[in-house]
Amino acid sequence: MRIATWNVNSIKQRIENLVAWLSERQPDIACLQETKCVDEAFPRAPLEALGYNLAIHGQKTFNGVAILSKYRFDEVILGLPGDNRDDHARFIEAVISTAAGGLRIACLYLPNGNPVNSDKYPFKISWMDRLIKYTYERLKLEEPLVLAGDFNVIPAPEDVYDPPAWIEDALFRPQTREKFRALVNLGLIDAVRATTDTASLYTFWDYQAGAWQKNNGLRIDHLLLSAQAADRLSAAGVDKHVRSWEKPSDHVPVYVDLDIEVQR
DNA sequence: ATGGCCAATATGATTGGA
Repeated sequence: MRIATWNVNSIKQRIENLVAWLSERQPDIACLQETKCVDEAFPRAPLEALGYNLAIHGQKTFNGVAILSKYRFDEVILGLPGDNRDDHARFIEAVISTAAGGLRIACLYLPNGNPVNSDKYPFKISWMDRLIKYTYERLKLEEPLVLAGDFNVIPAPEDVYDPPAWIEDALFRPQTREKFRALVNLGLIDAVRATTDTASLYTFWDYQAGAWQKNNGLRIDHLLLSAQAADRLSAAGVDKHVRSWEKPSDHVPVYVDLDIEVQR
């Protein structure tokens, strides 16, 4: 079972690259963020042609998340609980039946939070608090759980090309990393970090200032696994080469392989 | 963290992104 996450930065602009990458990497489940597309306009056909079921939660202009799955969804839940005033399409959750019981996938697009002196930063922090509470509740189920997405969090200095330059940024400032640690410390494993200690495994390079050419990247897209999922972790990786394709997203896909059989 | 971008909107300018 291969599970991947990719912030595509517009599903309409990225559909050709997405189809090419799905054909190449062959994920069973792919979590997408920043689809920037209302559900009625989502390009379903080319993805269904590859054999994927779709769970989508979009909105006009911004945000938008989706889960593609080769397996049938038992359940799909839209939105992160905890704030009725939050109308951003940033969270979608799906359950799939496996031989080991329910496999739960949460696809998330955590708020950026910049600039930090605006109301965007408290929104990010409260969103992280809600994610912590959600995860705390879900972990009680003691099932394989994967939190997959664009967390907009640089977990550690080795995950950014120039740590001092980023210390005040919403993605890296101490309070942000503290919240991320609180999340992970509930009992989650960072799949990429569990399989390698290589620095500079970036998942994002800004379109600006020649960031890609200079390898000025960030590691902000993550797959966090519950113990029941981590016990079955066999591999993790970052598809860096996708950033060099024509018309790239500024993020690249990240994936994990779990030894989980699915009931057809 | 900026020299340099990209996407969405009815836009020829602004907002959001990271």
